[in-house]
Amino acid sequence: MLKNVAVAICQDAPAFEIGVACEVFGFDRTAQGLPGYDFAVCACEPPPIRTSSGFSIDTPYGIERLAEADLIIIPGWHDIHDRPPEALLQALRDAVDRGSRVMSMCTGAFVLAASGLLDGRRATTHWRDAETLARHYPKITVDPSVLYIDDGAVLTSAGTGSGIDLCLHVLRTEHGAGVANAVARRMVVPPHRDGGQAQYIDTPVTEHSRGDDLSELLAWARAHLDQPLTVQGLAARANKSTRTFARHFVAVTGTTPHQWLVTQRVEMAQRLLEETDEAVEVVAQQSGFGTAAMLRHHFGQRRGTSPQMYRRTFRSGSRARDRHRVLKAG
DNA sequence: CGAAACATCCGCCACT
DNA sequence: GTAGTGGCGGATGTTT
Repeated sequence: MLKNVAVAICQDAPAFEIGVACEVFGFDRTAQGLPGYDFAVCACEPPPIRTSSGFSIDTPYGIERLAEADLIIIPGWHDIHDRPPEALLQALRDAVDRGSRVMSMCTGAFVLAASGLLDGRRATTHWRDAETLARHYPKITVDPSVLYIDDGAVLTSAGTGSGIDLCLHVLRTEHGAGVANAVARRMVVPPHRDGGQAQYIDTPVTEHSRGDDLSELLAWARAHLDQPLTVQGLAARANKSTRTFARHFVAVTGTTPHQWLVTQRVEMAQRLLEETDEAVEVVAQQSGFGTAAMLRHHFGQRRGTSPQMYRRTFRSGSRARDRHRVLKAG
């Protein structure tokens, strides 16, 4: 259970990435029934810590505070050729040894890499630095094409913005989509981008912006997920050939039509598992997978558990949270 | 589980 | 010449 979150910073720390961590984990939303964390920004060099934007951060927490954390966040690293302090690397290894998790945003992956924690794992970083990471650390399987990678104890994310996605992903795995979406709503960011989504989106336009025909089509498709939908059918609806439709689709959303559909269906199934007591078979029907076997396959692939197991752990987690809420209220 | 049938995706390229 | 379109074929992934 995630309770204690620490952000490890050194000189020339990136302001925005620190801000993302503060906003997601350091902002008290317990009044809204959302989980709260013991949160600290920890100076791993003598404070004040200068940010890359010129202002300084003074924090009462030092590197020793990392020993308490269930999750340590590395918000970036000022110079990818500069080796981080050994004490920080050791603190990260200790964290993973005691069953805690560590995550990086952007170039923070180089800190995790230097600690050896990424050896033999899959990882990502900003596309600009991916090649350098792969060259310096050949034991890491670097995937520069995704927003973030969850490798269990070690999580990495790409550029600045994907750090938000990874933080929300952590909330999602920890407390379910309901909590992650509620936090996303409060931050006014899109609810969820799947880790596998491309870093590069040619048209910097989100799904919901403008009244272009695609956003309308996506809304329609989302409303009809329980029915069998084909890429051809969607293309026909948009009055385009499959080829042109698919091309536009990728340019706007960053995913292919079919992948997008599966993502939507998994998210719908997840909601149904959280919010209803319908049998897995029924959930599969309603989310458009047709059969339970199909749902298990895609759910497992994208969430790393079975639907049944997900519901069980989510339920027990939210019951614990409800109890917590009652105690706080009383 | 694996094999066979089927759909999707993507580079290539001719065409408007 | 530039920009967008869409058919084709085979690699890849999905469904049965």
